[in-house]
Amino acid sequence: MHRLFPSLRIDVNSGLYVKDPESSDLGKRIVSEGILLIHELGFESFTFKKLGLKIGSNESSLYRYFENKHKFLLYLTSWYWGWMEYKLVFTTHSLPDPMEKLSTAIQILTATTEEDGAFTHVNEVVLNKIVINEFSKSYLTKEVDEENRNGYFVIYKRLVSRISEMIQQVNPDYQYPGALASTLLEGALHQHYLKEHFPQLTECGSSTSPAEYFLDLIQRSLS
Amino acid sequence: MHRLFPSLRIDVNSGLYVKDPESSDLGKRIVSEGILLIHELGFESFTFKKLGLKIGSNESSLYRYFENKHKFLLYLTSWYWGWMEYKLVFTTHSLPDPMEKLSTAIQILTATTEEDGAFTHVNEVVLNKIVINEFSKSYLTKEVDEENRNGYFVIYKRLVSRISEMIQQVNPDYQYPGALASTLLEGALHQHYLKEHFPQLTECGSSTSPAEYFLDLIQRSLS
DNA sequence: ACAAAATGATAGTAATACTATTATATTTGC
DNA sequence: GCAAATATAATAGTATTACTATCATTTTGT
Repeated sequence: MHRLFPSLRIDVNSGLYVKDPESSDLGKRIVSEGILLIHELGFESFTFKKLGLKIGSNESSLYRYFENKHKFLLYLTSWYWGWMEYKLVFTTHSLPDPMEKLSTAIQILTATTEEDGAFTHVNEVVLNKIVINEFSKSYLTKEVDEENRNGYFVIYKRLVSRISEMIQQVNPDYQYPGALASTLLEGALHQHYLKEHFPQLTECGSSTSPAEYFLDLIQRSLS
Repeated sequence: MHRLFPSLRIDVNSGLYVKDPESSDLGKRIVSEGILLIHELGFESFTFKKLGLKIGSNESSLYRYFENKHKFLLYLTSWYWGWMEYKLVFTTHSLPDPMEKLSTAIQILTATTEEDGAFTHVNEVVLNKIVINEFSKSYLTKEVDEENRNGYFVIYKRLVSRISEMIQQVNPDYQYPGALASTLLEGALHQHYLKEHFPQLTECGSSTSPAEYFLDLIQRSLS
């Protein structure tokens, strides 16, 4: 996929960074190594000091790119959803049949991320794992309403809207397209988490994928 | 409901506390006021020092009841799910029709909590709000597998199993009873969160409840 | 070559998340 | 009713976190 748009850039809300990390080598290293370190330590134990140490840079330098680790997480997850949106729009754009379009969308959104490499400094496979483990923490905060007003969640919201619209195209009479779309996005992350840590709670696992479950669920809901 | 079993006790895993908070006045105050303070400050800003101040007790005394605030959260959420399980089993026990049983279960699990007062020192309405906002943080950690092995999530898992079995009773051919049950429990919390903070992402709101959406979703899925 | 910008080094602060110790209440068992 | 046991309070102390501020050094663009 990366050969098609070599200069593609995902437009994350500029309030999420102090200085654009795409604008320098250090910024890119913060992002790429930050992804790996959050994955390794978990978000709670992750600190800028540790990241500075890992990339051989000074803690104070990292603060010139991101105000704090919460905004860093918002940046990474926004980037992830922007990347998903790009894949979704690109792949489904030319599909004429609404159900085929929606099915393709579900597959993209619920699949385990494979190597992509469109953005050399971002390891999308690890980023996907971070999103599964940490995305909820980015909005389950006391500051959510203000941050929402600041536009920090626009990409995610737009993505839910897109799915919602696809659902309406398939069945204009269905009463809960938004609820179903939001259940799909959030539920997909949840099923991936369960298959890793609570396998007894779901059929999703080695032989059945979250994609199959959600495809079935949505087909039944809209028929 | 509280008049039926005045001496009912919810059996939370004893590894979650150092000293049983039900065993003393101070313990009960830690729980009751702790619920209010977490709701007020959010889990990130909540500390034992602040709670000690609020209840006029010493920080060090709180540590004699709970190792840390993470275990305190696990205790509170376990208690909540135990309470939900009790309501669920009690209410659905005598229902002979599987679909009626499941529908009743869905209503209990997705409803907004109203005053109960079965347990005088626990404000279940506020606790329900805490669960919506903070439950995910209790398991989205690096320690989840060990804590799962310790049995800290048994009540929640048993609850998912119960729903899963109800689903199987309604439609034995349905392939994803566990996935659907876990989607329901987690999705219900999520829809409640969305209607509060991201109302544009869901139809659930003042005129439509999460209960209606999930009842419809599950009926469609199992027919 | 020079100024400006970026980065690094160091230091400092208030708060967090505890642990340890000792003192004072309170309860209970006889 | 009193001593012993238990519970709670008070105080102090530690390492870490999450920053901010200042100044030095390196890199860069023209």
